[in-house]
Amino acid sequence: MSANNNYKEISIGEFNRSKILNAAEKEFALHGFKGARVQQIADRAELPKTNVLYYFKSKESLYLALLEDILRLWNSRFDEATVGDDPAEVLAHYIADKMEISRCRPDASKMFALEIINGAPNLNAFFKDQHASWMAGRVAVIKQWIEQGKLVATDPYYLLFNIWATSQHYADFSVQINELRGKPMTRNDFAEATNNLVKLILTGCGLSVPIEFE
Amino acid sequence: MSANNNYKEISIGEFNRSKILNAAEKEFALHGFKGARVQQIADRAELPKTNVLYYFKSKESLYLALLEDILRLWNSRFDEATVGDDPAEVLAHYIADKMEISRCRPDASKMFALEIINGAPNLNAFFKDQHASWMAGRVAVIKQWIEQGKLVATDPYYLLFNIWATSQHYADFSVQINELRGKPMTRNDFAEATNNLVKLILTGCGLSVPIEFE
DNA sequence: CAAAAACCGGACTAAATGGTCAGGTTTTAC
DNA sequence: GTAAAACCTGACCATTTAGTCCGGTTTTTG
Repeated sequence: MSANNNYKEISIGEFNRSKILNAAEKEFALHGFKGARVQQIADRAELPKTNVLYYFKSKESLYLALLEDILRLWNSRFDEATVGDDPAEVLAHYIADKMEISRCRPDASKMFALEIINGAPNLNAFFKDQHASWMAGRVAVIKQWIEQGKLVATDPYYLLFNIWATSQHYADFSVQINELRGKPMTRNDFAEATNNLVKLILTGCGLSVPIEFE
Repeated sequence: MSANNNYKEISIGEFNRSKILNAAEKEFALHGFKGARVQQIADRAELPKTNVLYYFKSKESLYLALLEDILRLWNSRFDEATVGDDPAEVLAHYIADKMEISRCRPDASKMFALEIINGAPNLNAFFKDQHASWMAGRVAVIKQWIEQGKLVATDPYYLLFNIWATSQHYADFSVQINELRGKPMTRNDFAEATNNLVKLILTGCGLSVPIEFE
């Protein structure tokens, strides 16, 4: 087997590393950093524990590798929005992006939630600064929208918090949601919940809902 | 000292039990069941570890005692609302009640969140049934409101999920919120956030906001 | 094909952890 | 005042845990 065959070449190392990352995401999402067990990560990855520690030198470095991956998920089109854009379009797509993460990467969302609930001990100063300046930029744009009368006066912080809260809830609290609904959320249910949420937030902000979310 | 003095009589046992429960709530809220350490609970309560295990026979029984307490917090006036009530009033107060819990009992909220994220392994069938039937009742009332035209057509499940998500977010994600706002939420900030949230949700449902939340 | 690099995994270790025990002191009840 | 009940805690134990070690096998590279 060499590089020029039909299937994407993937080394044993890459393959195992990815099995470990997947297993670890699940375990950390269930039990948090302190509660997760290396042995259980190994079991879930179907590898001996020593092998996990061969690829990642410690439980902590495995956790940090995952966390870094997850933070990249947060990027979205909203990052580059400016006052010239249509707030209804931008916010609707931002909400939809967030819902899509909850649907496709619920464990990533849960892991992040646990990290925050834990007091964010592994989010370093660099990330916090970056996050804070992202926030400042987004808040500024929202304020400009309000000044231009494109948006009803509302606190930009609370608006963003509410968007995060509702969209992430579908991942973090999926167990409760499924229990109460009596059935798991399908792709269609997610589409419905997304439209519902877009409508709630946009209407709540005095915006009209883009047709694609009706 | 006897029962007839000025200060409320409280036995050593009651006093220590409560110190332990407070300390444990904090630790479980930070690290979840598996991640929390009995020694750290003891340290936080300023008692030797053996003393903690004197009052609660195991880490698990301490956890369960707390969880039971916390589930009682969920009771609210909304539980008894009927189709005859005004949805705007009822929902606004329900949201305000939830926000009040996030302000006063953030660790209880976090502990519950961790339990759910963990897959709710300690919520027994009895509680789940009770919760499901509460939900069914509330969904029915909301549907009646919609039928009577008191409320715009919306999915009652998603509506409740959104209320929980947003209100609990202020407790569960307080670390992120404080980091981004640059300062902790004061009582006044909570009042503001509550009014903001009531406005968002009620407006989103086509209801007008009761004056007390303006 | 040969050497180097990458990979594998059983046996082990040191530390941490939940929990027990037993002998004490303090508080309560009569 | 005294006996019972409640409370306290240092010493200890069995188990679990993250992480190491090291002799092997497999894969890659030239």
